Amino acid sequence: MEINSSVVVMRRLIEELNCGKKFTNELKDLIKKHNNIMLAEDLVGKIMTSFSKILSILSSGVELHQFSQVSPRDKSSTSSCLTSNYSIGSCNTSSLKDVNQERCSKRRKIAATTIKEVSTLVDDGHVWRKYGQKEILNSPHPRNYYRCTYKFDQGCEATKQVQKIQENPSRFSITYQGHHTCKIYPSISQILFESSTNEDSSMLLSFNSNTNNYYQPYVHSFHSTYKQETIKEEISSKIFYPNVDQSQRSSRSGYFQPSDDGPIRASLSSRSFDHRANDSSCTTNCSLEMEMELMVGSADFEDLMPFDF
DNA sequence: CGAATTTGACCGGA
DNA sequence: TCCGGTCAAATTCG
Repeated sequence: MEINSSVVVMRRLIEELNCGKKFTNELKDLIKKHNNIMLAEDLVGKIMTSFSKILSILSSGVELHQFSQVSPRDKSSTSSCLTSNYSIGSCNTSSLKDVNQERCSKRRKIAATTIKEVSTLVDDGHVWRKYGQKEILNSPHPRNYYRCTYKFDQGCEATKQVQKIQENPSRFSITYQGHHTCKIYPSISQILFESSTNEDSSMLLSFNSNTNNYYQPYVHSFHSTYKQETIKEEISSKIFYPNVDQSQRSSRSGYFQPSDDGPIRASLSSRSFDHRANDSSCTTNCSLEMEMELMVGSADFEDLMPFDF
């Protein structure tokens, strides 16, 4: 098959898979509205995970084909688009004349690359193992190399490189390479992180009160099921605790909706009534929307608490 | 004592 | 031959 047409086929495959992903998400919403079918939701979560993996593999494949069409003299200009301003090594500009040879190379294969700039190094939801540190030419700061802890257990090929930014040593440049294929429960910071890169990922947070006025959040998204304990610790106590008397609250719900460019939109709806008056007619509904900067990496939720009814 | 990190060696592309 | 990504033995940590 001609390389050009294979690229087209790849792109169509990716497009179709994205559609399937969207439809599955819609199906999940439908199930949620009509029945509380936990098993079905779990299944849908698995389907979505599979889609994500397939897309990841196919994306890498398209990149390989695209590179193989580039003449040597064009290589530098093409690769610069993918590697951004930060030098992340020569892997992306490496010759791909022999894919089999590349597979055996110690140099990294071409993979999806994401570069983030953060002010503090905090948990990004994955478990990393440091495997190297190198002094980089013309840079005062060494570069640290991390791989996914589950590389050997589960064959997860995700890696990241962390380096202080020369112009601003208080900040770090983090280069993520490859996608996680390991099966772990991501933390909420990872949920937020992935929201910035998946255009169709939206999540719904539901807060159901029990008799103790304790709100049990539950996250629905194509990422399957998250540890509710994590959600409780990382979101419920920090973001969705408006500055009101808890006795006046009966139920709340909220969602995050990533936008195309930058800030994610968070919405909180609250239905409250006054227990002391014991009068259901006093029930009020209020809702608000807010926009907040996605604080990738730093995830300082204290700064994301503008709720004040 | 097992897991994680450190660090010099090794490897391959440019 | 240089540079940077990875390996793996040694060391440290919990």
